[in-house]
Amino acid sequence: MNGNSCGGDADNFDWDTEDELEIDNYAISPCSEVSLPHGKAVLGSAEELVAKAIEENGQENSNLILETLLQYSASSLASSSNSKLIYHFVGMGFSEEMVLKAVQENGEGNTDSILETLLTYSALEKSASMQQHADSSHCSSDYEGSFLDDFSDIDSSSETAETMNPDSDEERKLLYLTKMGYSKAEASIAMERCGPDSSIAELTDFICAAQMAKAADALFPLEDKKPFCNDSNRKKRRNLDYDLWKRRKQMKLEKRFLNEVDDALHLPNPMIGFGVPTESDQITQRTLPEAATGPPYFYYENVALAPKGVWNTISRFLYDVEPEFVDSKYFCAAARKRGYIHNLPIENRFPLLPFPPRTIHEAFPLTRKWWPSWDTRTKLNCLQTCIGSARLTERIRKALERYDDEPPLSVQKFVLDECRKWNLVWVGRNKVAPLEPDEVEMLFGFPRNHTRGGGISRTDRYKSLGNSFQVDTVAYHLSVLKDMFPDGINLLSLFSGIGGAEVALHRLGIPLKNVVAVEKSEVNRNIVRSWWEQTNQRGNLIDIPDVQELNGDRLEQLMNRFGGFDLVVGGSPCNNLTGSNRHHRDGLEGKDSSLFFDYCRILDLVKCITARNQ
DNA sequence: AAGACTATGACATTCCAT
DNA sequence: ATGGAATGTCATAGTCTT
Repeated sequence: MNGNSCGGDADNFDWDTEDELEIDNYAISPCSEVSLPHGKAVLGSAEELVAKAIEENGQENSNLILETLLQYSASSLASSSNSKLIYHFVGMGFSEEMVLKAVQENGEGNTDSILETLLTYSALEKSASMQQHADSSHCSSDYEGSFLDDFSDIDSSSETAETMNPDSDEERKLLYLTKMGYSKAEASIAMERCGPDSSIAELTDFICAAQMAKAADALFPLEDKKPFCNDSNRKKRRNLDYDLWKRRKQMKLEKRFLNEVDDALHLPNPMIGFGVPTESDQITQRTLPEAATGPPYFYYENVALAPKGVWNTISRFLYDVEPEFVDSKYFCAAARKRGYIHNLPIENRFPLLPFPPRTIHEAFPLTRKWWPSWDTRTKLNCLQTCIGSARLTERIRKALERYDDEPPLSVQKFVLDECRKWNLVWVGRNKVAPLEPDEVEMLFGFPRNHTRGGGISRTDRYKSLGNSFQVDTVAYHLSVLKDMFPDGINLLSLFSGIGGAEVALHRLGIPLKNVVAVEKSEVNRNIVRSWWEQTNQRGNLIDIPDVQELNGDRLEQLMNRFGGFDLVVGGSPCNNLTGSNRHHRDGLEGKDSSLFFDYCRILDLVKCITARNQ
């Protein structure tokens, strides 16, 4: 990467095609047998690209949206030859005729301007057809009809655009929008929501986004949850995927409409969820929403301190179950603030024994000798995927060596800040050090050397551990299963990592009958496989590298073989949610964290198949 | 080529004095 | 209540070393 790539030089950015793939998953892949995209279905996919771009950039910035679309186009073209050019654009939903014309105008080389031309064409076409529509009948179309449904308080009575006197800026815009073919009601709403200073581009963006959300509704009206469980054909499953996509879209829009008033969720203090073994405050009763009740039981985990609104979204997708926020500092010597959404009973939980060490001194007795009195830490902070550098510990040593006795407060503060930031412990006079991987294993409740050997680098050990569950915490929540499943359970473990859930269940003494573990990293799969063999498990361990592989067919096949899953566990990637990520803290829509929606998809499927088989 | 190493903020929440 | 300071965060990208 060149050194001056900061600022607006986005052209050098290596655009990943993930986003496009993601759209495919929601819109196209369910009917992936189709060899050539035709007609309406494909038109939808072009709209979805636009919707996706709007989602990424916000409706306010039409330039950015266009840029994103160009990037999509560029990235998907990157590896294709010119002969695929036409196919590519036809695949995006433009008519062949239109594409040929655009290619002719711009030349084959310039895909950016081809796309731009195409977008112009279709915008013109769209506004022409909408004009027709507006002229004929106003409220009969699905688009407008349902669009208005949400704003029935808006006066949509008279069509006064022609007689209006465009004195004010506002009236001028209104007139302009109605001339473009939008209804007066749509235009008024958009202007109200986007504010008085909004540009025409922003206003049209807004209206388009609202229309698309409604279009999805019109295409796939909400069915009862049950019907698509009745038969398992592809069409139904496709609806499920669409449903999911649509729900996401609506969430986004709703959020905008409600002006982000959904901050009702705040983290509890102390962060003990429904209760921890060491504190007296306990909640033993809760009522789950009906849609949330099992089978199967499910257990979802992610970072507590996610960007605003993320936990509301997660909760809503998981049947409106209230998250349980727990800090693992109540279970071990390191903090770990996490949110858990599950439908498990919360009575009669019990902890793993023996209790793990709960202070730094208990966990690392040898450090006590060197621990200065002015370092008052008793718990470590959250263990992450990276460790403090040798240069830092050297700086600390040099800063301290200059003083025979206690260093001045300013030096103490510097040292303490760094120790807290990097979880350093005292291993000698003036000498601090990061934790060793096996020390992290111990703090997290894994067996010693769980991640060691077998071709795993030290860096990878830290990384895998840093992304894992704290076993004692999770085991406490899962402990209620022990009496329910004395003969063992069938577990579906998504994003299983180094097997935190499996280890927790094993340590609880719950036999593992069949475990399907989905984990992308080969290193992690090896760790779990190796643990499985070392602990002489009697059951079957099936590992799957990619969540995408777990479609309805595969699930059905697996579930028929085992008789269904009793528990679905998953902690989806947090790297786009955590504050430690300086680069891509994109929220739930981020490249990795959006895999949360795969958790939902798969859980929904398991629920449906389970219900049908009963 | 793989692994080790290092520098790199932003942001939400909590704390605390006013 | 409120505003500013303090605190803390399942990370990434570039570079160096082996």
